[in-house]
Amino acid sequence: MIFTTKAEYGVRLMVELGRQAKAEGAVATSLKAIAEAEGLPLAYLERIVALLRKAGLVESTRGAHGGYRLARTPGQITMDDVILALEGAVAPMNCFVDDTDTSRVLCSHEADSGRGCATKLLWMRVQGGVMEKLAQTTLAELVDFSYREQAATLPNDPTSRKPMTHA
Amino acid sequence: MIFTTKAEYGVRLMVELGRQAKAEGAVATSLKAIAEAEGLPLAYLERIVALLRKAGLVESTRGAHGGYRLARTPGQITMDDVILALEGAVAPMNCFVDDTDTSRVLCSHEADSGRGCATKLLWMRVQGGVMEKLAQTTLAELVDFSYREQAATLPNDPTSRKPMTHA
DNA sequence: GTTCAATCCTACCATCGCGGTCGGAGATCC
DNA sequence: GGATCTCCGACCGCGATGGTAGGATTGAAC
Repeated sequence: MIFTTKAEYGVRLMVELGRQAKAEGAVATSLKAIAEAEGLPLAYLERIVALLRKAGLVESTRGAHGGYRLARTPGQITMDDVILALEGAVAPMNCFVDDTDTSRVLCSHEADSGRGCATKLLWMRVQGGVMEKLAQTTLAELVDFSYREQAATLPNDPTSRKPMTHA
Repeated sequence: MIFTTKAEYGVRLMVELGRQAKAEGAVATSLKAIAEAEGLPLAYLERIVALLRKAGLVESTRGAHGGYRLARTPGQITMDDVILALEGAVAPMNCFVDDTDTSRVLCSHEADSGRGCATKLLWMRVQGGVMEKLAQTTLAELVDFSYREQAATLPNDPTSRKPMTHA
């Protein structure tokens, strides 16, 4: 598994905020509303949104009628920033700590075995592939995609579609 | 973390077999020798190599002087096969089970919330990026890379290399 | 100014997969 | 027969993940 549910829930939360941004301008959306709409645990979402706020991706207003809104427009938010805020560095492997100061990727096994880390090349390529895709994808794309998905699945699926009118 | 140590150890094991293939022709290499050379636990390697054998990537001969060798030449082995054998399907997310029979990627949250899975687009792109890089990389490249790394890290001390004594 | 709704923050906890071990049974060569 | 070596299944500690509990703080509405 590449990502944990932190990424899943966090991205989903960002998409929801992106929807709200388009719909209601500058009004803040409460976490409770998002949690109910997406069927996610509120308390857990609180911790996740804190990561996004610290990264400057969302802004918050406290108190009654408070909530969260995007700090930038969805088109200006790329997913590498989002994932980085949520998951920390995206590394293919534990030993793959990219040391920014030394700019050397060193593997713990490198010291043990006499030979260099044979897998380093592969992990670097994979990581590059992931980061590339993340950087290419904007939140706006995901928001649009969520509308299209909704339109595509709703009409032809009368069986299991629950309306989001919980509570 | 994208991959577990199964992938790390497994790839490393394949590289080692690739080295031996170039060096000694058709002689089988014992796991013990590889475990010692790479500083990896033998018992754990046994379970890992079993995955590679079941996938038809390595062949084994039992009994004394037995061991493992590559089923194909390093140039014919791409890393997507290797990783697939080791880790199972490379999925970005738990809910991302690509149903081969329905060929539909469905997310458990999709049923709950009225809307489609907003993150599906992102995960598909990321997975595509990973698989692309894996498929582009051959074992031969990693073997070559390991030689270059070895030469780079130990320029003037070829004797410190732990010889792979066949015990 | 009380109340209520919301963000914020810290601590806590259970489950589960990962990494690793152990013991033993079957091959095979000397 | 003994020495290796592959094979297989069971077992296990640990840490991260996912989730919960409780409360402090802020601010709008009444």
